[in-house]
Amino acid sequence: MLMPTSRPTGLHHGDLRNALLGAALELVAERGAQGFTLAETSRRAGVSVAAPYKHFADKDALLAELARTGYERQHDLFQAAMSAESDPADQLAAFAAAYVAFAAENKALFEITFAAGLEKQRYPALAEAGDRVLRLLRGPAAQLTPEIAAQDDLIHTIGAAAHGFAAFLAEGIFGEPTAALAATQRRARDAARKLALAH
Amino acid sequence: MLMPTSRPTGLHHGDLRNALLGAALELVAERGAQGFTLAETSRRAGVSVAAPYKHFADKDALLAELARTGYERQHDLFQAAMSAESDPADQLAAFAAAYVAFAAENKALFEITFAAGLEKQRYPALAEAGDRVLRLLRGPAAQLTPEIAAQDDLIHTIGAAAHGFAAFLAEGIFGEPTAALAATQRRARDAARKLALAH
DNA sequence: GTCTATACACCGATAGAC
DNA sequence: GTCTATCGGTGTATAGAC
Repeated sequence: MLMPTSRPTGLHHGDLRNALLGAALELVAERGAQGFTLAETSRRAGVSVAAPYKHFADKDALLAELARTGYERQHDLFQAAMSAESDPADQLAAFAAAYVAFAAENKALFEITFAAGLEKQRYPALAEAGDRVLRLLRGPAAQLTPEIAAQDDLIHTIGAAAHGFAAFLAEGIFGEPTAALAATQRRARDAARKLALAH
Repeated sequence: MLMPTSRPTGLHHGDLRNALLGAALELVAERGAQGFTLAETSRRAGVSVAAPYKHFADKDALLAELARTGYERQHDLFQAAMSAESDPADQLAAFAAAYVAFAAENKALFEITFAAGLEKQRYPALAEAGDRVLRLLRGPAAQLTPEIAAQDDLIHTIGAAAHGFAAFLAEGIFGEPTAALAATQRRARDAARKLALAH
């Protein structure tokens, strides 16, 4: 039977929204968060510069959505890593190691979630997703110390230490990131355990 | 005797180079490193957009010079903070606290030194200034452990922890930076001491 | 939902006058 | 050493056709 091989009503496939998110992530991976532009993203997705505005309010909205998925991925990865341990200090150590791995293996998402400079108050879903990640540390912290203030202190300390290792690794201070990943994870794990036990 | 009150040979005073550096720093403080432009910097310094090119090869060269002075300031501040302590673990703790203070009190410089995304190999003086800061930790580390590898490990661990606290503070994760500075310094100091003693 | 076309603004960098 | 003038490029966002 006769069938048009394609309907040129639009030049694009079914899910431009996701295609744009993917192209944007690639772009950030290549040029950094600051090199991200909607125009170049459109080009890479094979559409006009006007098309994205049917899916995102503006440039920042696309970036915020990317950051939100980044936090969700973090949440799932960290939760999985922590659930493999039973001792609370080991759980915090597993979190630190997983945080470092995320930074090395998802450099673009790591950069967006932390350093995209977007106003989280404008994107409640984003703020909530970020809080959810930090809340993962509450359980182990509560097992290690009864007072809320001390728990917050421990959570912040573990988070900061993990972030420091991740940032140094991503920045190349420890050498080529993929090569230095394992050693950096070991260090982060050790540091987190020491900080947890000496609370 | 007759003397012209000023020679309008150029519309600017004696030290445009420094005026440009100051204006650029202000601009970064207001709009972030990614909001820095040479054109706006020129406007703030009261000169044409062409003038800066007599003092800096290009946009990145100005930024690199700013980063270099940032590392120098860090070096002096950290050295002073550490010299006030005699115990090596206390020196490392003092470093961490001073690093946090630098981030809070020189947000623009902190951002430029760490996240400006400039290729340090293109600016040897910049790379050297950065290394000099890290080298400050060598002395105390050597007093705490004899093996070079363990010293490196300790230096990196202390540096990462300090950076994590500083980054979280600057990012507003602990609340308003100036308000949270003292508490964050306390935490960073504690964490550094624990990590140093449990090496 | 996507395109074409466009308005508008800004930037980096250079040429040539003084 | 600074200015004026300018080129070439890129970006955000919108209007209106289909």
